[in-house]
Amino acid sequence: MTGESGKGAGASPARRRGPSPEKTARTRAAIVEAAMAEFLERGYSASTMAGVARRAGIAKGTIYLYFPTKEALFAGIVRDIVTNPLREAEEQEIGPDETVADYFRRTLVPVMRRIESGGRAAVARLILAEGARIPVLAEVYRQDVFLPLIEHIRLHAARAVKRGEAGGEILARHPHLLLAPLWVGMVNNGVIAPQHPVDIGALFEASLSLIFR
Amino acid sequence: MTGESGKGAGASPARRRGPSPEKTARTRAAIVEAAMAEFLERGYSASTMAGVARRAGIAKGTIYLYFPTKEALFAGIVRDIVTNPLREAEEQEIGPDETVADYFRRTLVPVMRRIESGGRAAVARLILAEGARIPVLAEVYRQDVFLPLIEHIRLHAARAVKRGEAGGEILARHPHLLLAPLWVGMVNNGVIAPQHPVDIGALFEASLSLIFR
Amino acid sequence: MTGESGKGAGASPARRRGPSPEKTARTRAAIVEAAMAEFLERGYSASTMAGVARRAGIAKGTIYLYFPTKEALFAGIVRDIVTNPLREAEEQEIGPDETVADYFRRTLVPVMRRIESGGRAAVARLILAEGARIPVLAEVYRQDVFLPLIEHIRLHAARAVKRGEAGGEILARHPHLLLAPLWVGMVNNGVIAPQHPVDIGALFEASLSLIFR
Amino acid sequence: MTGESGKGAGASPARRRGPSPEKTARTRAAIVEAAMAEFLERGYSASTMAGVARRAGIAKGTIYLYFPTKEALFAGIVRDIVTNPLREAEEQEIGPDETVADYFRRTLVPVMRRIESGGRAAVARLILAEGARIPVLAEVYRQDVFLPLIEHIRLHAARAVKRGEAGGEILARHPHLLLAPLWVGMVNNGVIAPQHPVDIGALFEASLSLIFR
DNA sequence: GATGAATGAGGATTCATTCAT
DNA sequence: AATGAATGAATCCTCATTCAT
Repeated sequence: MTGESGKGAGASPARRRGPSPEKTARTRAAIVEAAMAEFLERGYSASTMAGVARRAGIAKGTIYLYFPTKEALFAGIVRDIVTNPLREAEEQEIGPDETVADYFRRTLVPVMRRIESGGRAAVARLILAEGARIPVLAEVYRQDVFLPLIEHIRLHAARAVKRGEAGGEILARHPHLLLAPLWVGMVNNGVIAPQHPVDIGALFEASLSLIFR
Repeated sequence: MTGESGKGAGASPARRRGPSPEKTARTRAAIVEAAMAEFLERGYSASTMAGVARRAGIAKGTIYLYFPTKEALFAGIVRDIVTNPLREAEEQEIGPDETVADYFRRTLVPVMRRIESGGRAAVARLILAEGARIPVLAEVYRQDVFLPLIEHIRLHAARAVKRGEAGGEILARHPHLLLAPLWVGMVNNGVIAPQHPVDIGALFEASLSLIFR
Repeated sequence: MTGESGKGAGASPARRRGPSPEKTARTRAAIVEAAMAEFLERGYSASTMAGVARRAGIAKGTIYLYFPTKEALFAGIVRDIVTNPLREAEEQEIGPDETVADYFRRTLVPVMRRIESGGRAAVARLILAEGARIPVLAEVYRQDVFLPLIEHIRLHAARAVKRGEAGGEILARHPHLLLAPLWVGMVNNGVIAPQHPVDIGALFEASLSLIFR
Repeated sequence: MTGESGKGAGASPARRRGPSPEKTARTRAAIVEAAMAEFLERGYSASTMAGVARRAGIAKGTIYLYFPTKEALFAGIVRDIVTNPLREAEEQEIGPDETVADYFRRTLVPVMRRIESGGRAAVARLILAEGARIPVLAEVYRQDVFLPLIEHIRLHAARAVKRGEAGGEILARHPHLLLAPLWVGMVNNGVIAPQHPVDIGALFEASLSLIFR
């Protein structure tokens, strides 16, 4: 609930003194967006309030009208960043005759391929970096992204077992295996060896083939 | 050997005046240990040289006799923690009748099981966190750990192919796959969900079984 | 304009929020004055930003709002002190019937006589002292003071030659000769023998008489 | 009396424990030489005891066996540096039929031409730089170099007056004038415009010609 | 005498935060 | 609500000086 854009959508005809609510909302949005970019690009410590303000095109002091401290700004922003990019994939239904392998291939591969654009690796880095010190960060990520995804995998693994599809057993026991290629890929491409990126999609498909024979 | 003073590894028999070599070795060790703790606990940016000195029970300036900058200290620590354990595994020879799968099982599983003790996961977190902004970090890790390991895997994958062992092909094409369980595990256990740790060793064995049928 | 923030010389009619322009101008002036005193009194290296701030009655950080580095502050101060007084002399026109000797006597002697008040000699000392190590210093002095003055002298020497006034030739060949009394004087009075000051003005006039017979 | 090389030249047959006096003298000389180079090259503040030690090929601590503080080292060294380079010239007798102008031309011009080699400009800079803060510096220079030279000039100017040689009067009144070209030259060539050096010898000769018609 | 590791005060610079306008 | 000048604590790093060996 960080990005709420106003106090009731209805046209409140009672004009208020001072800036309009829309203006305020716009300012807030500018801060959020600027902070997002700043934190993703530089990490928490290396980001400066001045930098955020500059990016947002406002004065330093203004930020403090919306967020009491740098840490509060960070925590607020993170919630916005860490919306589950996989939710869409999770919400897709499996077809009646579709194997679990095919289902994962159909719904997850495209997401994996897109995972690196939009600074997803940067987000991962952010969470890994500050997660231990700013617990809310890891917390949000775990609750909104990680656990649901693991649960999703476990669920369909159970289905595969029930249907007698090969690979169900192992995935049911080790649902993390399905995510493994994603992390090696993000780590490799984002930090360790950006010069020699691996194809996360291909890695994922290879892994999928292995699991489901 | 990046950025350390490194007083010559050879035993120079030239009599030293002043403090004994043991003393300096002890000082150096104290710095390394203190820095390790500090960086692991707080991350790079939030750590201070003063804090390291305090922990080590020495003066601020003393650190600079051993490491020219904070960055060099960081890189030095990372190397110390991360490099050695894997090298040991890589140096083991494969037996004449041993399958590649067995070889990996024999040499790598123990390492994987030990990977989390001694703050290995924490170091990984550090590298991911700061690697993008402190290039020397990712550099050290890439050169000393990552690439050698990938090469090691590729080499034995080729051997598996030559011997007609199943799984060789896919591993030769995607050597990163073998490391994938390690990373999900470290990420999961170290940051995202330390309350629900996965068994990295088991994950790795499962993955190995999948790859080599 | 090297290294100063320079908030736009044009009168931007855009209403300012926050502190008034007068206030900032006053702050800036306080910094300049304090820095001047500090540098003249202690030299560059021995001066501290904290000392300047204390003298100016402001916080350390405030200085950095106006000058990005200690070096820039130094260069800025030097320019302020040194540049203007000679420009005034150079801008004066020579009269149609005025000999070059008279022109120099009329325009330069007063400047020479005033050269020691306002810490001019101290500045010269600063430039000589630090010029070799802080190149921007010598640079500023050379570009803003020295070369223009030499050029000015050369120009009028040429005029003297054309008019057949005695001394033109030698001055055209050695324009530095005209400045020589100034430097002996500053050096003698400022450092070597302040107890036995020489009269720079008199020295200059004597030199002028010699050159122009 | 800074460079004295031992305790009595006679062969004291009583062998002493520890290093020989010659060794000590050599160490001291090495320090002096190194410090000289260091101070001339970098100035006082920018010079470091470590740098001096490195240059001298000894340990930092050793310097303190010979000079109690950095300042003492500086002051000691300066005396060695500031030996009058003109003493030789001053000691030459004027010939019975030689004009004062010729005498100066004969004895001073060669010195002037040599004045820039051997870091003379650097010495001047050193004295100007620190003279105000370390009074002994200017003091030594004044007593050993400056005043004797001025006196020397004044003396011969008086002689020129007595003999009715032109220029005597003005030089008697303004002896500094004779040194003026030297200072402009050193200042110009050493700091302000090393790229456009003036020929100090030529400048001096021109000045001499002017003074003595 | 000689060494060089150790010390710690001190200095330039940054930046989150405040507050008068 | 918005501004941005001002603050000063905090940080990295340097270097004269000491002293155990």
